[in-house]
Amino acid sequence: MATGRTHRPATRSRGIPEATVARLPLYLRALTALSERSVPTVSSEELAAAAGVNSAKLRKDFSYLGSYGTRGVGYDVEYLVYQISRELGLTQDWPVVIVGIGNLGAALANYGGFASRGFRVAALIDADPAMAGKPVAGIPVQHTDELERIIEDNGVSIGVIATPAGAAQQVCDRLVAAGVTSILNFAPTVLTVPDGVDVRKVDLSIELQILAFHEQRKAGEESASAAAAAADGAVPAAAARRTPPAEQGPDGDVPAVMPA
Amino acid sequence: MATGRTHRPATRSRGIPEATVARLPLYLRALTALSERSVPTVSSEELAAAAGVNSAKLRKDFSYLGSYGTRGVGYDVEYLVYQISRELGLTQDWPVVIVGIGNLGAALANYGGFASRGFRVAALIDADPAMAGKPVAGIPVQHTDELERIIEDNGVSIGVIATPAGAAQQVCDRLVAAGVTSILNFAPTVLTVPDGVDVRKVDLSIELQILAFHEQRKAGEESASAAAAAADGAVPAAAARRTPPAEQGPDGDVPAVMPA
DNA sequence: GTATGTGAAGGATTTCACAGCG
DNA sequence: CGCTGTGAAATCCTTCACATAC
Repeated sequence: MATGRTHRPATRSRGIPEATVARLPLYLRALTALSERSVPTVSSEELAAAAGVNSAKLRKDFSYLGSYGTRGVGYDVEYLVYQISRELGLTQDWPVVIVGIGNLGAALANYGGFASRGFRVAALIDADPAMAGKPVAGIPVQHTDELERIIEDNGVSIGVIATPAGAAQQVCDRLVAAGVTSILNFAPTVLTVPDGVDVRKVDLSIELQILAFHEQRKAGEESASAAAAAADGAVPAAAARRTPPAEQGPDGDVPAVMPA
Repeated sequence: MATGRTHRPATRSRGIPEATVARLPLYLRALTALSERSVPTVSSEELAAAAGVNSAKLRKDFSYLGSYGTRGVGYDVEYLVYQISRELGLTQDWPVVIVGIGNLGAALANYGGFASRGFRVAALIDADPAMAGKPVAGIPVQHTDELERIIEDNGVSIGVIATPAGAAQQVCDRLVAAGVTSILNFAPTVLTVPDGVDVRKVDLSIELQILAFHEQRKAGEESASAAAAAADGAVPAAAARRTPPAEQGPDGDVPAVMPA
């Protein structure tokens, strides 16, 4: 069943590598902070430190966008903010719907990062009739029955799924059928979508499990290098040495955003 | 300041590549579902479909764990569940604390994925004195003052930060000083941590921005290939063709989990 | 002099394709 | 004969190191 299809390059988008795209938001955030402090220019070194990456990577990333820096000086903060925003498509306004207004959905609705730039919560949708009309984050919750109408009326192309796992695929199908082409999935399920629809997922338990793997490895090394310290129930001693920012979690993302 | 340090290989953990580690939880989830349906064995093809990856990748991933399959037959579901659980360190119990019990923190506390396997919410911590004692998800919230004591008493090595961005670094510092060596950060900030501490981050606005990038690109291609359709405010028409599972969001993670 | 921009080198990850075992 | 396990090829990503421009 089509596993060994010729398979398009999938990654790389009009020249900009996926790994770079995944870091642009980080740079943008650091730049926005600088902009608010009225800092006029930054060097790759400084900006890289603020974003938690190394400077060579940052320069390479920016080189895909064009030559926006000045040699011997650095980058103009405002100009870069604009260029990255434009590249990410944040100069336009993206209406998003959140489906599933439980604790998580409510948290997402209240999250300030939406309004920050480019995104607007167009509607909150929940299957529970008792929730209908109740305002969350100042927006009245609407019933799932309205889903298709809401999508179309608002021209929504990005949907956030925060439902229980069992409902996610069904919600996803309806979103896609109504015209949504990008989905952010918080439900712990693999979603099946048509060609041309992007899915990204955020999954607490996966992240925890990855941490547990490394945590276990640390414990193992401890008793290996330090010649079997206190046996099992040992409380890991806090390390002491400080170190500069350094890379972090799911940056170095190679998401394959599945243009399937 | 020390960006160009010699820098250890960073990735690859005792032979298992980071990219593989990031997928093990996906396989585990798919296998658990099969186990619950009492399916005795699966082929790499079937399991790959369920996990949303391709079968060659899955086989390669499993090859790092050892030879747990049977040629001509497939993999024993129960056995694989056990092996992956063990590899991920889920056969032991990891107490975690959640700091910042707002909407998001409450959502995380209520999330069933914790109890599922290996993780246990040892404590909920919040800076608001008014929250102290109030039960969330059946667990009483404790005040930040208690943080160090809680970490030590419970031997907590994994902390979840769900505070506002402004408080995250400070909370992080205290967690680390108290002995936490793995942090899952939901606050939109880059955390600075000492050597030996792992940080992973989950960031809604970054995910949305990545989706927006691809969404914008789709719109551009539309008017490029389909010879300039309706100009700007065009509501994207829903695609039609169905396709099999296919890769998804932040799987193909290359997280660099910063053993810094 | 200083910091960007970038070929080239070096790693890591994915995919191929098939040998080899049940 | 079917499906796993894996060298080898192909890709993608990161890092180096320096020419280049201000």
